[in-house]
Amino acid sequence: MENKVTINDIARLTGLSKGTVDRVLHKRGEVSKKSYEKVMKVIEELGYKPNVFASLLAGGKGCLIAVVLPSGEKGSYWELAESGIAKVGADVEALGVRTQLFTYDQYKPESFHQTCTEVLEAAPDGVVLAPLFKEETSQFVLDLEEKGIPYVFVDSRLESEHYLAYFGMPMYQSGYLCADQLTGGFAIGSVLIVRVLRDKSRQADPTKNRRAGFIDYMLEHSPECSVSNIFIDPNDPDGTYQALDNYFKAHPETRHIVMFNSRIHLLVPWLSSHPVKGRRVVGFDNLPENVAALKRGTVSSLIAQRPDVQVKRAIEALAEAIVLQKLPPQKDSFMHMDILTRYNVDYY
Amino acid sequence: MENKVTINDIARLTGLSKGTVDRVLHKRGEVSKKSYEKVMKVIEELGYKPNVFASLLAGGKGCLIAVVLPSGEKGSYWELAESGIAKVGADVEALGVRTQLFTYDQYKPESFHQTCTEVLEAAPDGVVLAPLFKEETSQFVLDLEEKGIPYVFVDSRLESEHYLAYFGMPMYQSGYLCADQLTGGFAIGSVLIVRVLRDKSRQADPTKNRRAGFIDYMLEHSPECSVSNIFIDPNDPDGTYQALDNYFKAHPETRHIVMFNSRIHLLVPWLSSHPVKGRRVVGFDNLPENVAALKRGTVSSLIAQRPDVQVKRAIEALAEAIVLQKLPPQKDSFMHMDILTRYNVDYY
DNA sequence: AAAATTTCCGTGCACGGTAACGGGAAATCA
DNA sequence: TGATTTCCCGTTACCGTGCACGGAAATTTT
Repeated sequence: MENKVTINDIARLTGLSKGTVDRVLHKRGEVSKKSYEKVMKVIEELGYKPNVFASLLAGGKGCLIAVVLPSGEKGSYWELAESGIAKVGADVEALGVRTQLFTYDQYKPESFHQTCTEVLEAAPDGVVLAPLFKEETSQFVLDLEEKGIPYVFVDSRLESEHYLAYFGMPMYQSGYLCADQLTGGFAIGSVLIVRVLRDKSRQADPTKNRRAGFIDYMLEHSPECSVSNIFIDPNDPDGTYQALDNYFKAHPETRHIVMFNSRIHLLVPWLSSHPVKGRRVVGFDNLPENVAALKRGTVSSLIAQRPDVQVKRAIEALAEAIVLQKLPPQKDSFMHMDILTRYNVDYY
Repeated sequence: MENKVTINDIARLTGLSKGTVDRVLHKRGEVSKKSYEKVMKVIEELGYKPNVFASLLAGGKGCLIAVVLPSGEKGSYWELAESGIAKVGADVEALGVRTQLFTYDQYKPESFHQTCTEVLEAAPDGVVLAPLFKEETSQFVLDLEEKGIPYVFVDSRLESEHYLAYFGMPMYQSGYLCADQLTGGFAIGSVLIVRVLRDKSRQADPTKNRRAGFIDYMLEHSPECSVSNIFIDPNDPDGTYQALDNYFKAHPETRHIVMFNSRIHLLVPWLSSHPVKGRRVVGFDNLPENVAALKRGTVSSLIAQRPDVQVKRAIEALAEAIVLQKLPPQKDSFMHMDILTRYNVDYY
């Protein structure tokens, strides 16, 4: 079609055989320096691009992409991310891409380490990685680079590495947007932030920047607003409800509530049994339970980043890079913040 | 890899040759009824799927997808849609898919008709179609069906046809959502709808349902709200500003403004020179000018459907259907309503 | 019954690339 | 100088399909 130049053309023009050309294309040696350069020159001039079909047909192997995620419990954020693997387009699957999931315990750095060695043993052609532990990830990434395995970050990323691309949400801005959704742009008097207790694992609080963005918005738009925090234990519903009761007994004037992680659904039973007119409740991520609460009106709006789509797009970008040698246009601009309300969530 | 069964296997099992098998696969006759059935039976049993690579390699032709859109002026909605063609993934392009754009004058049914005949002459393997004229589209679609050319609707669709898929926005619900964005969920006193004058062309008002959804929301949530309409001529800026001046002189209490098409940007100069605190302005579609106004704060929020993405996904769905024989999972559920504010538009 | 068609089917090459195999020439060694 | 090794490179057999070509068998025509 468009790309008429084949490996045979190059062979003819260089006076060599296609076997030799193939050897330089795959850098598998046994080629004299002179021949190597001659071939490279012609390839450059003609803009030769290998035919993917022929290559896949002959090679047959296809490629393997490892997806490394925290293990996702039922209904959790990471389960949603996991589901993205099943959603990769038929077109990239047709390109011979297989994909394998590796999970780790998000609270145990050593589990992550263990998983990383498993990944390296599987010798994938590319890795999609949701990193939680900075130090361990740095090491893993070095191993990957050494082996020349490209990798894509999902959800969060390390700053200064040579990753191929990053699919995630800008945390600070998402907090800012969240505040805008909560207030509707008008000044409010007070707001309650509900946070979860964190045991001191080695991972930093992933919602820290989001909270910062929220606070900054409030300072700019509602400087006199009082912002309170309470902490709950995700595994203790009764304690959670108790904490809410206590807070609102002491601060009956507060109405709006926000959570910066995906667990707003933990508050739903309490919210349902304590309805307040004009209360706005804003959370993050389109977990099934969150969406259900949104539809019922218990939650006002969700800021979603669709981890499933992120994983899907990460795999696709990686596949294009590996199979087609097409680099993604930008490294970091694949970031979404979608506003969900009960009126558009059905079409999401 | 996974699909080990080849055309040769079938040939061997049926005692025929691969030439014959190929003939039944492509229905090009010259096969006895007995052989035909024998082959079909084995194909069924083994679940034979042709190897896309080999097929593309041997056939070479690839496929042609025609994209039929209204011609888009600079900065218009349809120009945005057009840009989606350039955004189709490298993976589907690698599948040998070429794409050709056909445009028509959105105000002239005969122009559409003319374009349709051109499309038929080009003999594409699939058609992406943004239909505006109901009658002419019905006829065109019949022609396509007769030739067995699959087609996908974009932006709007005909109700009862055998289209492969539809990518668009649910109009009624978008109006409903729009009202929710405008009011923030609270009752308001009055709102101004700005509409464009329509010459009596054969196409119906495409925003009619959207307006209906808006009105219904207002009736339910702000029953006492007064809703006014004014009409402007898109080609007459001064007249537009004059109309706005007149209206607001007579109704100084009205603050919020909404438009149901993509032309909210027409009001921007007037809005900028007549700032009102607490005024909410809501429009549709992420045209560059609209987005710019959103960033400056002149427009409060936009409901966007990303026509470019719709076209892109339509092409991809069609390509998968043609090349890989994979039907899209659902016909109609590819509909988006994205809420854009100045705080998330940068990451859109 | 022989000739002329028609129907049906097998053979073989092409598509572009991969990789094993083997061999000629140069370099090293005996 | 002859034998052996090393370095390069050409040859060749695929990968799974598409399709043109030609021929055998079945059918019709004279």
